[in-house]
Amino acid sequence: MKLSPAMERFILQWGEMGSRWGVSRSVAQVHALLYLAPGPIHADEITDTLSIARSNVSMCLKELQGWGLIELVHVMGDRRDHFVAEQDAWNLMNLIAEGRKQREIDPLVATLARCRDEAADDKSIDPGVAQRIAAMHDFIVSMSGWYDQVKRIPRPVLRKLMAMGSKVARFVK
Amino acid sequence: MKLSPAMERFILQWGEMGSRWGVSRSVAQVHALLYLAPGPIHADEITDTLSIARSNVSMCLKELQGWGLIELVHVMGDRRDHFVAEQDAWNLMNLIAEGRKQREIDPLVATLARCRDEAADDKSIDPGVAQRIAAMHDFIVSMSGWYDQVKRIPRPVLRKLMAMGSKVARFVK
DNA sequence: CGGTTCTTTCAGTAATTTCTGAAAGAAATA
DNA sequence: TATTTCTTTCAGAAATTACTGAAAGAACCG
Repeated sequence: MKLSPAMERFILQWGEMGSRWGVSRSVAQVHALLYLAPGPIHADEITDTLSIARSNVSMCLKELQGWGLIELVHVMGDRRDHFVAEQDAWNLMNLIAEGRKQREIDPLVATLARCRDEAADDKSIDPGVAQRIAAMHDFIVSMSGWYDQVKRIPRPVLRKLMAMGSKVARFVK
Repeated sequence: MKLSPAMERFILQWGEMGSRWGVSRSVAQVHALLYLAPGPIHADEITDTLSIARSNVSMCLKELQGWGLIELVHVMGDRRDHFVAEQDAWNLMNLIAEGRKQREIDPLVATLARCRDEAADDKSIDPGVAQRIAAMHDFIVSMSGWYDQVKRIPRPVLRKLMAMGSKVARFVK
């Protein structure tokens, strides 16, 4: 695919962003390309467009499928696998948030709970230390629970709540 | 400092978490140690406790100061610099969010705006592509603006709002 | 079935990031 | 001012992560 300057800049920036957040640059670039692409594209086209190895494209596609960010589709009369990306930014964010929560936050919470329990049992530990471990655990559990609640709010309602910004504070006294 | 098993586990896990989110493992470990520490500690103590090079500790401390996560303090009768970490998890999250917004989100938005304008001027670009670039830009601007609003809500109010979870949706009709 | 097309795996290489140790710098002390 | 103590810098080493190319695997086709 021929990339216009705007598309190229978008893809490079998306790759850069990914690598700052712990996602490999090429995974993020493949994702950006699929997000922008006007229709389903196949692996060889990604290889040519981004100048990365075919095998690497295969790995990136697999990872993106694992996150639910892209979907494998078939194009009539073409035997090759094609891919399309989730086009809605809000869904995109949810998928990423959900994935990171499951892969990173949930195990973190489990370990923190274990630390907290170990600290509680350990007579030699400073009480303040035990208290801080518990505080961090509780904070993350509370953020995590809040997210679980919020993600169930219907999209239009959420949009309105967001548009209210800090005005939601009015409803608390 | 002698680390109890709970502290050690906490620090290792924190380091692991950091490295998954684009923060170097030792920066995150130093932060965890300072978060747990019952009082101000100096660089040599960090070196000994975490078994990393003195010079590396110096770099990590500098970075953490840059994020506002730790503070340099002095201990009476000791010429060495000592450090303490922000102890409140909520403040911690704000500092991280603020830092990442400034360093990563704001430049991202600037680039996306540029892509959007380039795409708008480019006659040869697919209209759908231009539209998706704009949509992503707008989404991130809107999330970012929401964050700017929310961070101004007083802590106790925010706590109540969070405790309400999805019940905040009631206020929208 | 043999041939063709497309996809995946994986060992090795390349690139990047992180960390170290030596040396210089800075600040206090005598 | 010389000496000691503490901190920082930075070039290179080490470790980690990402990527490639060759080969195997899978699916289809005639």
